[in-house]
Amino acid sequence: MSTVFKALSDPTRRRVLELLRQRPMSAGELSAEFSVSKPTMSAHFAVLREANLVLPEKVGKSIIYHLQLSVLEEALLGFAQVFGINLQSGDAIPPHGHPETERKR
Amino acid sequence: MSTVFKALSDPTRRRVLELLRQRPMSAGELSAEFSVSKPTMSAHFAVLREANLVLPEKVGKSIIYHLQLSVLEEALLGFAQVFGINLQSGDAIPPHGHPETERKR
DNA sequence: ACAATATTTCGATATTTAGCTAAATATCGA
DNA sequence: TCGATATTTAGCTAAATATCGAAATATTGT
Repeated sequence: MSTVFKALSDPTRRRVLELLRQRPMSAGELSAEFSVSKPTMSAHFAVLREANLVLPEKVGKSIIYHLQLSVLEEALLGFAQVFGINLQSGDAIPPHGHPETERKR
Repeated sequence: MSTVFKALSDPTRRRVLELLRQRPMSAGELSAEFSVSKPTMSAHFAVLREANLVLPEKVGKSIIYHLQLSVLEEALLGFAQVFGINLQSGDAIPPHGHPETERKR
């Protein structure tokens, strides 16, 4: 859980996930989208791998990264449910209701 | 966005939010639930305030923290929607569909 | 085997973060 | 105003993170 949120806390890594949503891409392809060095990107990939948000596939000289959408989904789902957040309606189940501020019905 | 995920990346802070889901609580009350010093907790509160995930209310000697569920909700909602994640059904809209792995229909 | 390509690992540095104790600030009640 | 209580700020250390250039590793094509 912490590893997923830690991974998501960096804008570069969030953007990587967003790019991978469109199609799997190699490390080099992804690196080309950013203005940081390849070793730095490699470190970001390692964080994403650690959180199981991406899966590397060796293809020839390249490593193709695949988004693991289900992992992202389950992390968000699990967390949101603790807070009664329903991301469909955009509404949360009221926590408990403060008697003082509760509306009459 | 980054500030929210950064705030959520620490287990102590996630637990604070979870406690505040039940009812607003003072800094001292919250601190009592954890085995770290009060100044350390104060720093965690500052991170949560910075992300607007909690709102401080001065009441006498105490500061009562209120969960800003709507902020958490909108951050999660906004992020999930980029990925087509519907946290209700727990299912995502397929990103694009790999021809090779796509099932016949 | 060699050269080229793709990616990661290594080693260094700079920044950030989490944690502590001690001190400062603010508020209340006597 | 004084003393007690609640919280934050200041100053610090240790650990984690982000970044780089250079070197190492793996793979392909000649």
